[in-house]
Amino acid sequence: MEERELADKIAYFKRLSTIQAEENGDDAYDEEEKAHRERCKTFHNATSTSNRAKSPARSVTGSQKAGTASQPLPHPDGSQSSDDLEIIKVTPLNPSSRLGAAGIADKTPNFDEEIVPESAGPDPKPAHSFLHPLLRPRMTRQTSSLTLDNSPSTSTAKRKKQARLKLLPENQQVFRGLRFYYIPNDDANGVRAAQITKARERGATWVRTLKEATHVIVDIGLTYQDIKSDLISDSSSAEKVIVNANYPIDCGIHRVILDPNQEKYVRNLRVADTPPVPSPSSLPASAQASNNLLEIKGKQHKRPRKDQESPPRTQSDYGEPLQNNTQSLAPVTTIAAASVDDELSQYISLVQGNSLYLEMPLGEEEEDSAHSEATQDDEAETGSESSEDESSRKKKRKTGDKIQLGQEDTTWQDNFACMKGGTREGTVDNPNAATIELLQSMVDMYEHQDAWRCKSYRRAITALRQQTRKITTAKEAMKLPGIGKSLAAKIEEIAAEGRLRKLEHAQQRPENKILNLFLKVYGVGISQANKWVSQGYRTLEDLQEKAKLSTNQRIGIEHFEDLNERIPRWEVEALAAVIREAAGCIDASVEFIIGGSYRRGSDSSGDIDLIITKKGTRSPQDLLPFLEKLIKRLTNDGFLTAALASFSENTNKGHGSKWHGCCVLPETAFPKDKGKYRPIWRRIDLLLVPETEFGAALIYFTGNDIFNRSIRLLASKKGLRLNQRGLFKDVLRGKKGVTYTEGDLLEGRDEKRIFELLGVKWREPHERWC
DNA sequence: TGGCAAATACTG
DNA sequence: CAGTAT
DNA sequence: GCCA
Repeated sequence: MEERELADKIAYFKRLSTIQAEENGDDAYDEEEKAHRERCKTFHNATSTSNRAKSPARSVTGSQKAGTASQPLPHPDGSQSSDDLEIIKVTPLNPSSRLGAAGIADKTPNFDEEIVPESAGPDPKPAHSFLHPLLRPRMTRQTSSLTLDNSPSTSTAKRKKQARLKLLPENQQVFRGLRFYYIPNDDANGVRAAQITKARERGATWVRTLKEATHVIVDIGLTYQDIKSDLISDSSSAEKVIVNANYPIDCGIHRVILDPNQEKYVRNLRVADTPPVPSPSSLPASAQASNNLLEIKGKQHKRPRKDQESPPRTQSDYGEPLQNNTQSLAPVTTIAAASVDDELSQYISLVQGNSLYLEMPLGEEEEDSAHSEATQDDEAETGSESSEDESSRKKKRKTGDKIQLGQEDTTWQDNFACMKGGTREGTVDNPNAATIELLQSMVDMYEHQDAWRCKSYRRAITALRQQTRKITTAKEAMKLPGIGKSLAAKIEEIAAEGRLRKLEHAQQRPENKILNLFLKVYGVGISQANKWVSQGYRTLEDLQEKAKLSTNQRIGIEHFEDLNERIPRWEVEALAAVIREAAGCIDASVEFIIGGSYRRGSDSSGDIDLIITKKGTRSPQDLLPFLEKLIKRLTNDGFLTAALASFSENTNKGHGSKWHGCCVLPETAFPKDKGKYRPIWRRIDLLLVPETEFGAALIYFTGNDIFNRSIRLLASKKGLRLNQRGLFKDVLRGKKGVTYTEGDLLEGRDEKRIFELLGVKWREPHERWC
């Protein structure tokens, strides 16, 4: 995104270190501290972008997904349908995908005689007459043993080493006694297969006919239209619980039967519901709504969204199911919808490294949450334009906080604590503030050097921040999630001595300072910086004179100070206005949205992310000619001062085009009330986004990082995939392992729709500071 | 001991 | 392809 | 760095 998070510090740092790198070490350090302190308040949750090796991670993910999808369930060595055959062929070749699949379905890939002879609920009377002959014996066996096989097709197959269903511990079998019918009702799709397995592990029975079912689980993305025909075939369907696939997932996550009537589970699945089809001819209204500022060209298309938030009632009426009565079926308590509604928050906590189980004095916790609540309100006050759902949601949160989930105690009090990238402080009054600060310094030091270590420190900081008492001993510290031996010792040291020797030592070392200096040059990463340090270069001047630099690095050094300075909000706007004006002369129908921290409401940004889009575009390429013209023009104007990364027709296959460079605000655009004009080079990214991907891109380029990771994680937990192009229903790799679909696009153009499909409530951009 | 988010794009 | 960036 |  942007977030040259060290920016503030850098501002100080650079001035000193550039000139007096080695002497005055102490002073420099003090400055640094001061700056850091500043920054701490500003962004107390720095986002770090770690450039680690991507391939390993990627492959893991890939295999996991593939695994989930393809093989866990049907694993017959038998030979019924061609479908099975295909699947089987792949499986043995790909051990990693086995693991992955198991990992998703459950962490313990336990096979073989693992059958738990569960004795659960009512026996579904299989309607044998409806079944394919092959299935019958199977069904019979299943019903008697109550351990259903996952796949009809495996029925007659005598598997030698078949991954059998392993039921979870009883207390997790929230679906016990329930009978699920899926639409579509097969496990051909790996994601669904995994979902089915999961549901079964939690006690559900997968039934073949609608008739037997207590619950109808509809694939994400399907609407009432799609399922209508299935439903009318069974007269009793009106009494069944009809929910989308998010429902069992959420129940699983929370280990409790949730209210199935929540809007997010039934959206578009009821007769009255009209599937929200984002009008292809207009940009999503949500985009407009959230970018009120950039409307240079009138609001050409204003489509009042009626469907973007559920009517207030649906959120709170969990007491009175409209459709039928789940409670009677459910052996488990139904809990208030509100308590789990902010599911995304939980994922954020997760990604931040906080466990969902948090030990903490209860009374104080309330204070805490009340406090953060207040913060949130403040923010919402100023920054939000949507009114009613906003406030109703907040109310819900309030009540939600008190509710205890089974054994899980949700802790989202901190989720909004770190708003506004500029001003508010969240750490000041914290008893562990001092500790946090020193640890934060450690983070700063390791940044770019050891991303994982950084992450650990950050996680520790988050944990500390949530405490209401000062942690003084290692023993105490160790109890916190994410704090191990080493960190605990450091925490104790800080508490006892008020300082951290290791930190001071490291900070004193000139190589470190130099390294960190070099790392702040655009285009320089850890690798290059290390080389230079070991080659004996000590200052930026050294580099300029002696080192061999890439073009970008040269720019990075020449404009070191400018590029490391933060951009005040007004200037971001002014810069964007310049571009808009130029663009208006080229193609007036192109639209611009400023993303990044700006969109989240920050007072200042590290760079400018300008999303460029236009109605009717289906690929970034559609915008390329425009961008070329625009760039040429702006370059001639002297507005764009450097190109750091542009596009080259050839390299650029497939999607996504962007342009990275620098710009300066022309004096003519400089507001007089801002003092004296001084041209400062700014980093700017121009991002081409077709209308069809606009919503996904908006999410991606709005961030912040943690938020993005959380929401993507959430997506993947639901068997979906979210990236900058859209939300996809995951599909696995096909036969040869090579052919793999990337999944069906569920939604790409409408930001809010993506939230909906994910089953999480909408968050305004300014609520995405995590 | 390996893993920790992930996907893309550009440079050299 | 490695490195860097977003 | 932590954790499984």
